[in-house]
Amino acid sequence: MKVSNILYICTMNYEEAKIKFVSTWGSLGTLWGINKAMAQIQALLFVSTKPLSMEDIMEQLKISRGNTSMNLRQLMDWGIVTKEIIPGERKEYFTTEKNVQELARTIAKERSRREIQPVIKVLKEVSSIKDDGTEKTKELIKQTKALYELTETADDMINKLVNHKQNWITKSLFKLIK
Amino acid sequence: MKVSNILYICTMNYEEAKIKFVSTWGSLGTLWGINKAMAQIQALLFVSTKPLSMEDIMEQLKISRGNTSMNLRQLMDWGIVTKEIIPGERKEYFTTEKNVQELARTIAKERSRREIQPVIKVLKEVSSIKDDGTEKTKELIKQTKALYELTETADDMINKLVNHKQNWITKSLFKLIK
DNA sequence: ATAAACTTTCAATAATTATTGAAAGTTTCA
DNA sequence: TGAAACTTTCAATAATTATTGAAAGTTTAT
Repeated sequence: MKVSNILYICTMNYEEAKIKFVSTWGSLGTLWGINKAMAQIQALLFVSTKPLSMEDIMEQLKISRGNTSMNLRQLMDWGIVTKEIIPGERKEYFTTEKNVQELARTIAKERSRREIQPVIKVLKEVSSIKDDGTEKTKELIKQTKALYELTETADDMINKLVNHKQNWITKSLFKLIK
Repeated sequence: MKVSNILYICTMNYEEAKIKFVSTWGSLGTLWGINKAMAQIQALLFVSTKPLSMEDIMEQLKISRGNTSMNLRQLMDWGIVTKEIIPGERKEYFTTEKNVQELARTIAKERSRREIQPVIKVLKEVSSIKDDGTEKTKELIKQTKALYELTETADDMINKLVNHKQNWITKSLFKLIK
């Protein structure tokens, strides 16, 4: 690590740190097929001490009203952001799940449902074609079946890990696996 | 499931099944931040009984020479595709890792290195800012620290699962977790 | 050394995906 | 009821990302 970086870290203040966190989370999202604004809105809510209005979000992230509205809806569809009604206020306010374990659980469940399950379905279909005895058909069946099994097992595993309500960040569980 | 789909599945032949597999794997790639051509090339090699040349890949996927070349290089950078030299042949031939466990291991390791580690670094930096006593700073530190711990643990866990050379698709491991 | 058989590179272009902003829609309050 | 305060929608546009294809580069064989 360069000395300049170390100095920078040591002098990072609240605003800088927050911006760094939100923007990094945003690019991570992009890398994982989640759009930047969506990831940034979630990040912003995640470190906010109180619910934020659409105005707040628009202003802090410098994004349009439409963009904010659409991405908040998506986050609500994913089940990780909720509307908060503040008595006496006309505006809508938003919060995200603050518990990282719960957050991970929800995301894993949704991704499984939206992305993994459809693939598992196709793998099952493809691996179930009639074996006509040719080498290439045998290979297709064999390989897609292996992929099917791996995908299903990995999916099950992630869901089990993540559904394990009790703190799954435990040394004991590690020991069993390692 | 609609009746028409059932009929389709039942009558899927080798070519149809292969196309369905390759294109599904391609869209899955897109969804996960991997480009379509790259995912499709890997899928094609994965079910092929013999190494394929650039011509073969171009023809089967209907993509350009440049695209094929660039994506093959990326797959080689990821370590999941290798050049095969066939004696007496001038052309280069390519194969992918055929063992799903090994494939998963390599992908997990690379994704961790490329994507998870940099995020862990930022989370560590941000969660290490000086606590100035304000509520918002305390929240930023608390939440990014929680995310840091979760991310690191999840990353460790995946690597351990996946590095577990012995068949990690075992009923016994499941029992321990569930 | 050179020509044929290949592969790589990269600027141009196409395709896809995200974002804007204003009009339309909704809710609340007087 | 109506108008103010808000949110949603969506066609247009911008930004990003993938793809092409031809020129440049490389390797091999004679």
